[in-house]
Amino acid sequence: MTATSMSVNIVGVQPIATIAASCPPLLQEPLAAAEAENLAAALKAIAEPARLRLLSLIQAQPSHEACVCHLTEPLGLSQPTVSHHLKVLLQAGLVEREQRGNWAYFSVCKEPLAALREVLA
Amino acid sequence: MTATSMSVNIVGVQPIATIAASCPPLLQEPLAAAEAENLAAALKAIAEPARLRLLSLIQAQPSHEACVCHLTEPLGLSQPTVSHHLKVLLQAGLVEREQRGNWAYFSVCKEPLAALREVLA
DNA sequence: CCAGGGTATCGACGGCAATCGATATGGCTC
DNA sequence: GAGCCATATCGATTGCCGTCGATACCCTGG
Repeated sequence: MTATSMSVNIVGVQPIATIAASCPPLLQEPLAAAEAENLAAALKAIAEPARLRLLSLIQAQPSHEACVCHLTEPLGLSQPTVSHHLKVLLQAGLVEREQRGNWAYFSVCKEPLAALREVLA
Repeated sequence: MTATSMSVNIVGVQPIATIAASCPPLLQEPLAAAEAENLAAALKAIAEPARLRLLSLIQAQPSHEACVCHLTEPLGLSQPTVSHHLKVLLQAGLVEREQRGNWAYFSVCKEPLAALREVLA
């Protein structure tokens, strides 16, 4: 794999917790241009129907975790598409990934969501 | 076709407060497809650097309001672009518009932001 | 009225992102 | 090692959105 093809899609993706921690509450003081871009990138990670449903579906499991094969059918999306969205959520720090055998189990991280809530204050 | 697909297209301009009120907290129960689309549309309204800065800049004014001509220069964007973003925020219910003479004064609505925060719980 | 300034809309362009099929990668079982 | 299953990546396509210049709209003052 070449570094170029990898880095293209990763541009602008930082863990949400980091971004939110570096931003003042939205209505407290004017956002700088760089802060606004980071915060917007963080919000874009969840501003997508499939990713919202992924977070919701994973958390709704009895064990609060799910593997890809359990998520494609309820979402009505192909396996590559689900994998793509999970990668975006993973890079944003919104989910954790744990490999167990052939299966990759994803679980929701609640802290970044709480951080985002605070920035919207 | 018909009113159904029409109303779907209008979903994107639905006030955030309405959308958030019709959604359960994200991690409480699985989001239906329609709920996820509505919520994503609401989040997209603020998942944009220029619009975040607009909210922040307007609120930062001493009178908590600003007209377009005061916003183009600090944002470094053209007047049509600023007007476009303000329209998006207006349709999302995130700002109010009051015409006074030649000038249109915009102010931030805090309730929709609070509603969004709750849905992220 | 008419002129001028503030704001909104239009049309076009460019870039990004969501989606899929095909395929590669990784890990288990026999 | 061979075959298989779950997942990740690749390449291509498509639709959406942010941006701008040009222009239309609206209000006020003369």
